[in-house]
Amino acid sequence: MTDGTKNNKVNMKTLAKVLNVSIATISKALRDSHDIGDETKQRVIETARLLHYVPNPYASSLRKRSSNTIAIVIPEIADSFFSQAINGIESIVDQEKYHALIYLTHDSYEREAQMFNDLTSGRVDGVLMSVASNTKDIKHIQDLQQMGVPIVFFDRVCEDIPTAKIKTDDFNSAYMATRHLLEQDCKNISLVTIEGYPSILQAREEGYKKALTEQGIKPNDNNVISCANKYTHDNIAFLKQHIDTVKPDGIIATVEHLATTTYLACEEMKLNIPDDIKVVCFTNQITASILNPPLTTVLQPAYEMGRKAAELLFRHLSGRPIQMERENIILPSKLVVRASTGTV
Amino acid sequence: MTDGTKNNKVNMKTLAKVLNVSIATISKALRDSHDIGDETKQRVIETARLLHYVPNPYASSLRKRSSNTIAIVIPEIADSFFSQAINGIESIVDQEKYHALIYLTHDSYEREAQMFNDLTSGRVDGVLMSVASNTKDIKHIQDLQQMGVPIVFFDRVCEDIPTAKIKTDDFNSAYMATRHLLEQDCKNISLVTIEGYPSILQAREEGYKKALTEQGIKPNDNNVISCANKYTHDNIAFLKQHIDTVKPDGIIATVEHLATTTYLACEEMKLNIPDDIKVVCFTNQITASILNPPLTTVLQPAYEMGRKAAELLFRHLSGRPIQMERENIILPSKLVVRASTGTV
DNA sequence: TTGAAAGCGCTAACAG
DNA sequence: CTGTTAGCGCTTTCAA
Repeated sequence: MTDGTKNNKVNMKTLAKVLNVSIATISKALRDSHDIGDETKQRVIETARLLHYVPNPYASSLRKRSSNTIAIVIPEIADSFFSQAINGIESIVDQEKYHALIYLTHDSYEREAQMFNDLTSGRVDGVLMSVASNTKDIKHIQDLQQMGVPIVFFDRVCEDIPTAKIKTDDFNSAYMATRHLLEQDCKNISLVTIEGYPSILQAREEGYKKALTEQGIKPNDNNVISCANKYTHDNIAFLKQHIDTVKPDGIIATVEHLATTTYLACEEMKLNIPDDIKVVCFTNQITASILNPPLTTVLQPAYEMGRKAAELLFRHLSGRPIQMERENIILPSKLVVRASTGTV
Repeated sequence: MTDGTKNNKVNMKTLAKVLNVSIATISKALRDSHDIGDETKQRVIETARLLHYVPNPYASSLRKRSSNTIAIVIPEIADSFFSQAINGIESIVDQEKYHALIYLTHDSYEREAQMFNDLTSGRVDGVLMSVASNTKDIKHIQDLQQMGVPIVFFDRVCEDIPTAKIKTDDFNSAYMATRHLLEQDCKNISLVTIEGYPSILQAREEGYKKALTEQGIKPNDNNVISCANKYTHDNIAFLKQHIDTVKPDGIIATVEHLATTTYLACEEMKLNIPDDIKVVCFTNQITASILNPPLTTVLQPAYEMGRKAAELLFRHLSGRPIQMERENIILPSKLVVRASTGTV
C-alpha cells in the first residue's frame, strides 16, 4: 500500500496554526459567520483552498447532530421504476449538497425493520422510502419518526404513518387499463399480481374490479392470480397453468417483470397477442415500444415521484412543518396504448 | 412535528450510569473485548438491548478514523447493467455490515472530480467505481488513492491506476458478435457507439475491427457512428441518416439504450430485422427475448462483477495488500443468439 | 471582531 | 478485570 497515509490530513487546527488565528475563527470564517472580518475571512478561505482543506463530515455531524445525509430505502433496484425514481431523488440530493445512503430491503419486512433500527442512531437526517410488500407491523417506522427523523413515502406508501406521501393513481390507472381491455372486447380479464401484496397492488385490484362491476361483470377470484415476485421458470409455468384453466382473453400484469413472464407464457402456449389474448402491463421499461408486439403499458411518473418526494423531505428538513393535506400528492400515470391490446 | 425529539437518546453514558460501571467498560463489553468479565458483559448487552441502545456511528467514525461505509460512483443508474451490478455490490455490503453511499456522475468528469474531492474528507473507507466516459485527467482518483482510500474499478476501469479491476471481455465479446454477424452473411457491418468513448467501447471497437480484418474486410471509418448517450428522437434521426447513407446489413449497438434507438430507426425506415439488417446489442435487459424480433445480445455478468468488485474492496479494507496480477479480473460476457440476427 | 473552553459520543492507552 | 484520561475534528456559547 502506498504510504502517504492519512497523516497529512489538514484540518482546522492546521489552518489555525498557519494563519496564526484560533480554530474558532477558522470555523466561523468558513461558515461565513457575520462576526468575522472580511479580510480574515478571505485569508482563511484562500489558504483553505491552497491546502486542500476538506472538512471532516463526521466531526461536524457529531457536533451538530445532523449528518447531511439521507437514506433511500427501497425493495429492489433492478427495476426501471426504482432506478428512474432514484435518478429523480439524486437530482435534488445533489442540489442540496446532501449524500444518499442506499438500502435494499429485498421486499422483506425483517430486513426493513433491522435497517430502521440502525437508522435510529442518527446516521441520517431523513428517509425516503417505498415499503416492503409484507410489512404489516409498522412500529419500526413509527419509532424512527418519533425520534424526529422525517420520513417521506413514495410509490409504496404506508397509509398509517402521518407524513408526506407521493403516490401515483393506482386505482384509477388500473381502472383505465381494465376499461381499455373491455373496450377492446375482452370478456374474461385476469389480473396477474404478486404475493405479499403491497397496498398499491390492492388499489390496482380494486380499480380492476370497479371497471368490471361497472360493466355488469362480476369479479371472479379465479381471475386473480398471485405469482412469486421474481422472474423464473416456475412463474411462467404457474401462469401458463392459470391461462390454461381460466382461459382469459385479457391480462393485466401489475408489476414490471411480469411483462416478460406473460409474453413468454403466451408464446409457449402458442397464443397470439393480441388476437388470442390482450396484454397490458404496469412498467416503465423503455423497450415496451419494440416488444413483439409493442406492449400497452401503464407508465408511472417515476422520475417526478422521486424528485417530488425528495423535495418534500428537504422542505421538512429545513424546518417547515408537514401539511398533510397539501403533501399527500398523487402524480398521474399514463396509459400508453400499443399493439398488445389490439389497437395498432 | 411530534415532540419526542432526540433528547431521549440513550448513549454509553446512560448505560454506564444505569449499570454503575464506567463508560470504558460499556464500550469494551459491547465490542466483546477480552478483558471484560463474562458476567458484566452479559449485563451490559442485556440492558443495551432493553434500552434500545444503538451506537452513534459518527462518534465512532470520528474516533476510529474509519466509517464502515463505502461509495459507489457510477455514471448512471437507469441502466440494467448498473442496477444489476449494484445488486451484486449490495449483497456484499450488507453481509459486511457496511453502508453504501451512491453517487451518479451522469458521465461527467467535472462531477466525478468534485465528488472525489469530497471523498477526500474521510467520508468513506473505500470506493467502487465505473469511470465517466470523458474522464481523461485522473488526478482526482490518484489523490484519493494516495490518501490511503482503496478504490476498485468495475466495468469502466481506469487502466492507469494501479488497483484491482473487474472487467468483462469487451474486446472478445465484440469480436464474437462481429464474427456471428459475418457468419450470418453480413457484408457491411456498422458499429453504433456513443460520444465520449470510455475505454471499454474502444475495446469493443477493436474487437469488431479484428473480426473484420480477419475476414479480409478492411474496417471503414464510415461504418462507425457515435450517437449521443441518450435515448432521443434526434438520435434516431441521426442513426437513420447513417443507415440511409452507409446501408449496413448488420449493426452492433454497443450500449443498452441503443437497442431501442436501433429498432425504432429500422421500423421507421421499413427495414425488416433480420432480413434487411441484422442487429446485436450489448445489453442486460431482460426483455431482449420478447422484442420484435427477439434481440441477439451480449450479456454481461453484471451482478457477478458488482459482487466481485465489492469482495475485492473488502479484502483490501481488511488489510490484505493488492495483488495486481490476481486482481485484474475478467468475467466473460455471453453472446445470446436470437432472431434479430437471423437464426431462429 | 476574535479567542478560550466545553463538549458531541465514542475508543484506546495506560493505571490500578 | 475495571476505571481514568485524553483526545478524534468540529461548533458554539461566552468572555475579552
